[in-house]
Amino acid sequence: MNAASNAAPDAPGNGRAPTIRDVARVAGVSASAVSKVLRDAYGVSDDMRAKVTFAAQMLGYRPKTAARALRGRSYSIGVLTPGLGPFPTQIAEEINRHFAGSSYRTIIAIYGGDEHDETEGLESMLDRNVDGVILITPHIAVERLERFAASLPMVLVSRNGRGAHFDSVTDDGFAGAEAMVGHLAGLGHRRIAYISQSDQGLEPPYVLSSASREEGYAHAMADRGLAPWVVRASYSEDGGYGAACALLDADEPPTAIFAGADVAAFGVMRAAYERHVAVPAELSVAGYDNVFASGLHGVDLTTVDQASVGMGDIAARLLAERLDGRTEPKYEVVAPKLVVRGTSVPPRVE
Amino acid sequence: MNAASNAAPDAPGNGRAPTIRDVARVAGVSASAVSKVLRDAYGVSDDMRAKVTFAAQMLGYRPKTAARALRGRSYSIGVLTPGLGPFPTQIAEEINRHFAGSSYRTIIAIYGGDEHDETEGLESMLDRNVDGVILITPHIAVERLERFAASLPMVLVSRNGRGAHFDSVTDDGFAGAEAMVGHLAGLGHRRIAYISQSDQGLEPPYVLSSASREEGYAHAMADRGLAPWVVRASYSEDGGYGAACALLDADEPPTAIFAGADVAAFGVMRAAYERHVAVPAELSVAGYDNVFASGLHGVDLTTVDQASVGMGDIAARLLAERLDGRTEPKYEVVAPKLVVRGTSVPPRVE
DNA sequence: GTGAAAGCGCTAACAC
DNA sequence: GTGTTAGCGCTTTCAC
Repeated sequence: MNAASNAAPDAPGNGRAPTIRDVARVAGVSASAVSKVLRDAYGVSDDMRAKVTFAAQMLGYRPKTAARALRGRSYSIGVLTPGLGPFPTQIAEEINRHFAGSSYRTIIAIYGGDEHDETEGLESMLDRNVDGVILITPHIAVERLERFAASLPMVLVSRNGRGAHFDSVTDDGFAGAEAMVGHLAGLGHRRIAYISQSDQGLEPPYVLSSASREEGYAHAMADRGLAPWVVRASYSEDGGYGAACALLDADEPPTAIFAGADVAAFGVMRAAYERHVAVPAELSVAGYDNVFASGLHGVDLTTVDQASVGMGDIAARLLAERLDGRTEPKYEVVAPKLVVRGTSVPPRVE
Repeated sequence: MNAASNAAPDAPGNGRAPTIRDVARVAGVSASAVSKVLRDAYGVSDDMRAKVTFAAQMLGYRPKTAARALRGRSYSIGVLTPGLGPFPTQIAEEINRHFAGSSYRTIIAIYGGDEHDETEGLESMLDRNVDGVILITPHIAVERLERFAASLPMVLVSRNGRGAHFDSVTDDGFAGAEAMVGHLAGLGHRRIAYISQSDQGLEPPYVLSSASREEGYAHAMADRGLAPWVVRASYSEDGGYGAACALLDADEPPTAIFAGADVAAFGVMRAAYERHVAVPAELSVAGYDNVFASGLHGVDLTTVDQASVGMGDIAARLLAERLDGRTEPKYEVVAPKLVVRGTSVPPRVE
């Protein structure tokens, strides 16, 4: 038989799950002693530890999180994400991996898109007594975040601006977009359009990293004496498709389209294909995020990589530090890097 | 100002969060009365309901899940997934959407790959008192699943075999693979290789849907008098790449490669590209799952669609029924459908 | 170093 | 219909 060896026996024995009192009875000690051993609290003899550990093992005892949470910690950390797209998914997996070996468990909840929904998500994590929370691309106003963070360890991912009570980790969207414009302009493009997400209504400097990309684009264009050309769309395949259609129908269409997210760039490519505009010969396309699909042969999208630098690892480390008692805020900015692939080439001479 | 309107006021007032007793005091009633109103329990007057609702609203009261869980339900349902790949992600999002309007909250935990790790994940959900659990492609032995399911509403996704205490929803992997072989053979292919995942060690009929794909392939090949040609690899881009390399190095390489997962098919395409084997002219490629990237222009992979039929919705509905008291097991099998795209064409005449 | 007692916030009997 | 009481399983003073 190939049954996996596992410490706790399968059978709960009688009916209900064993409690700390059952362990205490078997070990011949008090319940509070068991509690102390289980939490590595100070002041237990080696003998006591051995007896309790043995009894717990024998009974297949597992502490109830709900009961612990009522007095102490829940040993759960919450990850809030607006969805399970490629970027948040990578972050979440890194966080999960980081805490996997610890006594904390990671629970992921999907909430977002707007402040109201995300606030509900955050409160629902609080209801569940999480010991800390990591928010991916949060749209919540900074004052409200500060209020929550005052009593709950919190780390933000992909949002700019230094917090008083929370930590942040974000990529330098401004620099990433600048680098892409530099690349495209260096190839000789002058009509470089940018597809941006609709305004999030967040007050500077606490904008999402994706918003600072637009600033980087505008700045880089102005630097080179080029006219910025921004069109707004949601960051989805359809959003990119619609924006590209509008762009390509212009009298003088752009020679390069830079989408603020890879997934929107995919829509751009579909629009170009349908209109018989050859990519990259007639139109260069670039994205941002370097999602898995972008690297696929056949897609081969020029983009900016922010995820692979391990923002999830950093976020997890920051939260772990807070769980250990740190209270001064930290703000970490990681450098994105340009990934030049096949969809960007010099424009055709006109 | 554009602050979102939200029911509960922001400020907790004084220090700690309001409890049911605070609400009771403000409303001028007893704590148990408040509890009843909050849970829509039987036997409360309209007047009482109004007073309590008002007081709760005013105080921004939110029930503590930990405390509720200690006595009754936790209003949390757990989703266990081996990772956040395209398929489980879609399932999880559907489940999340399904419960979003209810009083239940969905929490996702990543565990898996082997029985030991997944069992730990399942127990950790139990520790957290979830009211029900949905397991995506679980590798846990059926006896153990039954034992857990005896006291916890449980739904399995993508695993074959009817349970006594749990529900299942799975696609008909056998039929899906058969259909693909039919398509490929219909085009004229005779040397059709199949890339399968390593054996999971699960006892029939309780195998993962992906395992029944291999049976479907073998059956369909035999039906047509063709020799099955199976190579094992992990379902990843690298796994598919390695398997394809071995296949393409054969004296008489296959004219079509059918990978049991799209992501492996991507690796096949990379291997073909590196060896200057033209797809589809010299090699047809097919996958299974119809993930987002497969539909991208530039990838255009022929595949089998199982996810879009809403297995997540079905799983959520099944769990909701159990939460409402159903105990007879249900087993739902959804029909996969062939998606013919650009990577499959007739073989070159030899 | 160890145990007894109180209580976290809520729900579930049971009286009234 | 409403309030009182007890207690879920654990942690935490505080005696000893």
